[in-house]
Amino acid sequence: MVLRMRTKVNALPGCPMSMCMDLLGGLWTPELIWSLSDGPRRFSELRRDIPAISAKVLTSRLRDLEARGVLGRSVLPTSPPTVEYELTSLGRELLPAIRSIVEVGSRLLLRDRPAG
Amino acid sequence: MVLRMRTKVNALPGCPMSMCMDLLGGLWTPELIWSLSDGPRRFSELRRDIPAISAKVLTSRLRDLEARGVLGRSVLPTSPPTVEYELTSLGRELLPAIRSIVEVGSRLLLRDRPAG
DNA sequence: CTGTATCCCCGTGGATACTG
DNA sequence: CAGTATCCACGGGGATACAG
Repeated sequence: MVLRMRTKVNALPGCPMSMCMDLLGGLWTPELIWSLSDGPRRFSELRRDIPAISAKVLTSRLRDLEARGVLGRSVLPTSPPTVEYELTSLGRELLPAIRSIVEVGSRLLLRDRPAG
Repeated sequence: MVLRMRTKVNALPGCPMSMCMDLLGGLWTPELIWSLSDGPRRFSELRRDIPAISAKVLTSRLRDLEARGVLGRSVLPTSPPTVEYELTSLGRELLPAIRSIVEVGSRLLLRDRPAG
């Protein structure tokens, strides 16, 4: 049921396209950022948003995007621990690109199934 | 000198995002489509546009995108053979997403180097 | 709940040599 | 010019088990 498509994107370093694709290019990265666009979300919520993602990859993406300044991580002093992730202003700058991708995809869906 | 960044993108099948990312997600795919946005280009021109791409991968992308209806291939009856690739209407529908990616990337570049 | 550590698979791309 | 064929290495991701 899970589509295991593997793709890779690349771009010349220092050019506009790679600036953006370097941030969006990881497995599940666009979905992850998209899930955070509505506001802060917790680890387990993200897993539910994207059921096909493994804990390992989710952690990996989260750490990576945090290191790149795309999202912030805050640990709430509860028991058991609660961790919230939310987009930074840098992360929010990526949303127009993702939105455009979704829009184009929607148009392609209509194209494929004009009557469906 | 060549950046060998490897990334993978994924998306749930049948959703708008994957409709678009399935088409953009391959290594060098956005650059390739972007190179074709100005008009038809030949194999060797594409290699010059994207020096870091290998012939194998370029061929692979070209065949794949042709099969998906993103671009068309025409062999001109010259000697030696001339082959031209150009975006189809489907391929042109992807351009807004790529343009948005480039715009966001440009903004990120300015953000990183506000003074140049 | 929020992760980390380990092992292993295998897809994907590079290099090289060759072809019509 | 425009590819194809072959071999190989790499490294990312899945599964599983474990931890604070």
